[in-house]
Amino acid sequence: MVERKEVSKSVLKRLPGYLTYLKSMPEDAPVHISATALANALGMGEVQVRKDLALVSDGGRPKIGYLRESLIDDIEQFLGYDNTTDAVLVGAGKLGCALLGYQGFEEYGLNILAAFDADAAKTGMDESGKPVYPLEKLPSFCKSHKVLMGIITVPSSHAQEVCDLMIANGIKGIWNFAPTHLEAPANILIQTQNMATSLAVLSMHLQAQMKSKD
Amino acid sequence: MVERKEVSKSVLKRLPGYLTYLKSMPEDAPVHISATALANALGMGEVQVRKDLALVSDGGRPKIGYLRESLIDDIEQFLGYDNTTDAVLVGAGKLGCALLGYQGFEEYGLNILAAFDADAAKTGMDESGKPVYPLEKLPSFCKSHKVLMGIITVPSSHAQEVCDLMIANGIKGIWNFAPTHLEAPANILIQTQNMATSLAVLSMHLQAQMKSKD
DNA sequence: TAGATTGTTAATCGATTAACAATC
DNA sequence: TAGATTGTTAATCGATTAACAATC
Repeated sequence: MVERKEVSKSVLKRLPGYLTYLKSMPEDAPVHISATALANALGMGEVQVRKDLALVSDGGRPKIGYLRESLIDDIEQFLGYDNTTDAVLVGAGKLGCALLGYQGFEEYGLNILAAFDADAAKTGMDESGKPVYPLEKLPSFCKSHKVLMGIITVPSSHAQEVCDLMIANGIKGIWNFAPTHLEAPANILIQTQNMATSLAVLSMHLQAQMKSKD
Repeated sequence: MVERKEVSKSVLKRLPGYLTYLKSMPEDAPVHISATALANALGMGEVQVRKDLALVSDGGRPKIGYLRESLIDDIEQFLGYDNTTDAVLVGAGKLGCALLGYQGFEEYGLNILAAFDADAAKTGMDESGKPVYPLEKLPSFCKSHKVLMGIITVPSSHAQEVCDLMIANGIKGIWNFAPTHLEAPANILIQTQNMATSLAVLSMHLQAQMKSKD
């Protein structure tokens, strides 16, 4: 681990990619890995990877590279995956339940404590074993569990009010799955998981492909 | 609409945001909207918005702005939302089914024709009314329907083989929900919907928040 | 030592922002 | 005309890439 520096968003977005690759390597792979090797494996520039790694770890040794295990630890620590973040989820629809039941989040240090829904019919135990409470319970729950992160999986038409409710109850970061822009004070981070964005990039590529085929 | 220019990925990623905001405006709002107004509403720089809009539309008029309806049309046409893209989905688990049943994709010109799963038990009709076929049927289906886009919602351990299978059957763009790096030829676009990336950004924010509170 | 790899310093590139002229 | 807004041209900024010195 290295002294924490100011790190750009673009670097931050590349780190999880390194991590998943490193973790996916077989047990019997060499214990060391170089920035060069990692770059080649992921189809990236080697200088960029080297610089990114230098930012989160000082375990790199000339001619040898990084000890894989330590590198994984350093990235995880840097990303805060080592200490879990508790979150609440609002909107126990299909997507909400899918997220609620997804085991993989643990790995990222995310722990969804409970879901909330305005529809009383959805209340009770989720199939994954997590509780679904009526929305009215959200304020007391957030406060007593000191929850800092909220996940929004309600329809766009209700996203803003849920967002406001979360903020009013102490939440500082919101992961928004509703395809809409949310208004919030500057100190609150809204991260909209924009499916539309990915789709836009894909659509453009396919259009270009088809055009080049003509 | 305007003559299509080469457009950067960053612009492309902002366009859907404008679109959703414009569409969310009430019926009785003024028929014209200026880049300035749009920028303010979304908390962005007005010059940036103006430049982005100029890229996709030439309907802007000094002192007046853009006709909202036309602007929506122009952005949609630019993003290819006006002609639908057919897609297949592989992996009819929770997330796969959530996507399969999501109505909102229509709006983006995405039409998921069918899902495929290696597990015979999942085969049949999805609750949303879309068919789930055994994975063996994928090749013939892709070819007969000339599908160009594939969606991967299988576990990471099987993502690469599904990816290879899709490419072998003519798919040119892949929307990957498995948290793993996929290897593909340069002319194939892999768009990984990286939840980990969003989480990383959120975690960092929360860490910083907590530290500033000490 | 020689060579592979590291980290660093400088150059390039691209995107954003600022300044301005054009238009209704 | 005056003022708001547009589109464009130039300046700034930040991130990426290239070149190089340091290290084992």
